[in-house]
Amino acid sequence: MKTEQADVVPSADLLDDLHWRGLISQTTDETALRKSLKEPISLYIGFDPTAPSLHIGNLVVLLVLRRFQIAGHNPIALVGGATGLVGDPSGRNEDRILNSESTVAEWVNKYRMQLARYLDFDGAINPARIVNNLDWTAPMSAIEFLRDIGKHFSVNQMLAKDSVSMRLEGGGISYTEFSYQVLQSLDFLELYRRLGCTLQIGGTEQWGNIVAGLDLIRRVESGGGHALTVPLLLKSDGTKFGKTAGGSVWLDAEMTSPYSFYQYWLTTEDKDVIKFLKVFSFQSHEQINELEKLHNENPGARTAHRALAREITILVHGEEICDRVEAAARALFGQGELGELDEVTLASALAELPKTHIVKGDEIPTWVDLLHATGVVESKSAARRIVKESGAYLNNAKISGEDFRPSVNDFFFGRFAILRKGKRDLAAVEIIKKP
RNA sequence: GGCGGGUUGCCCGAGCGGCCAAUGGGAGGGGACUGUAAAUCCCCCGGCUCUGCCUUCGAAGGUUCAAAUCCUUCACCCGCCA
Repeated sequence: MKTEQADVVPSADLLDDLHWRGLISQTTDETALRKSLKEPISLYIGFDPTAPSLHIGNLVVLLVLRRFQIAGHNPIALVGGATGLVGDPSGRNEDRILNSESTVAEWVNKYRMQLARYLDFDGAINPARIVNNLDWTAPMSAIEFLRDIGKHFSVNQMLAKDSVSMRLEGGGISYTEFSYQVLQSLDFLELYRRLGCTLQIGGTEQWGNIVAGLDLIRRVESGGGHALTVPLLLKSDGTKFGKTAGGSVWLDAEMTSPYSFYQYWLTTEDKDVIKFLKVFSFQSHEQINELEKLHNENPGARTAHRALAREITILVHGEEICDRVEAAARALFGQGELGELDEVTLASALAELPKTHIVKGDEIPTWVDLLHATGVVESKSAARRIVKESGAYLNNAKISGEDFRPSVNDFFFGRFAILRKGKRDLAAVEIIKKP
């Protein structure tokens, strides 16, 4: 993805900007870091493949990397093909279940593709790079590892790390995960040697690992570098950001539909919306301040929410998809009658929803069976409960009776019907011709 | 290696032979009020072909008319001792 050159701000402002956005938790010697940022530096963030897709929690740090690139620095996104096989103990109270090598390799590829979207690889001055730590870890023998790298680590210090000591007090730690900090340190050292990388960024829980890397660089290369951690983003109710009942909000459209993705941002609590804009948006301070003003004047208009949802959805899924998803939301949540929508508009709005289909001429199943078929509820019992609790709608009209069955007339253009569960959970039913 | 304690539904955590699909809290869901927000109040929360049936209380066996509850073995966790 190309970044507009017009967006480039002088690097001297970068740290101030990050502070303003609430994106700095801790740094090593900020004065020195500020000074070094006057010249372009190389910096990296690592992403261990722990799932088939990145999620919006990963996006927080990833966008910090992007901000550094826009400011003229050289970003390196590291995919943990090696570290993902070992498992980071940080912030966990028990050992991870090891994934197979083939699974991790597959996830590495998916991560690469996704990461590429948020960085600029074409710029002549500071193109981004994506690296995989398996490239320098796999060829290394156990003896080399122990003699050349292990020798520089003091077990005493390793034990003192939060990520380890918490485990010693709790459920214990395997030698595998205990070694994780050594691998991550090796990464920093390698990138320092190969690409002159002098800054590593990560979540707060990465502090120990990053600092261990700095120690290693100092010992082996007598070099210096910096660490910067980004705070864990919390919602105002204290819960982790980016989780829904169904799990994480993924960047992969197959795992979290663009419609759900947009809705996640749109339904952000009022208290959090400005905070999230600061973290995720690339708009200027003035623009965000203006949105804050509008929001405070008339929260019901949800101007800030819409701006947030739109910007992030465009960033992740592109403008075209965002337009479609917005149009769908407008049509489905609008005040107008569903029956007034033309067929094309309705069809494209419904395309964004979870759906099921029935064959023309077949008996139409009950509302309960239809809803269950769309996957919006986990079981038919749950669907029945919704009807009983009067949260069931067909085409935005409340229905009752567990055995309620839509009729052919309920289908717009003889094709579409809309199921709704509660206030905002929509699903579509389409009648299709016999195959 | 020895002794003791534990393993319960999405999570925490009661139950300790029948009244148990299993108390309570959290999370989650529905309703009312709103703005596809929050707070608040009410309700729900294993599944199904639903006045009944089926599957759950670490795993596998066993005792019993009847087990999450008793017995045996196994696995994992946590203490104390060596």
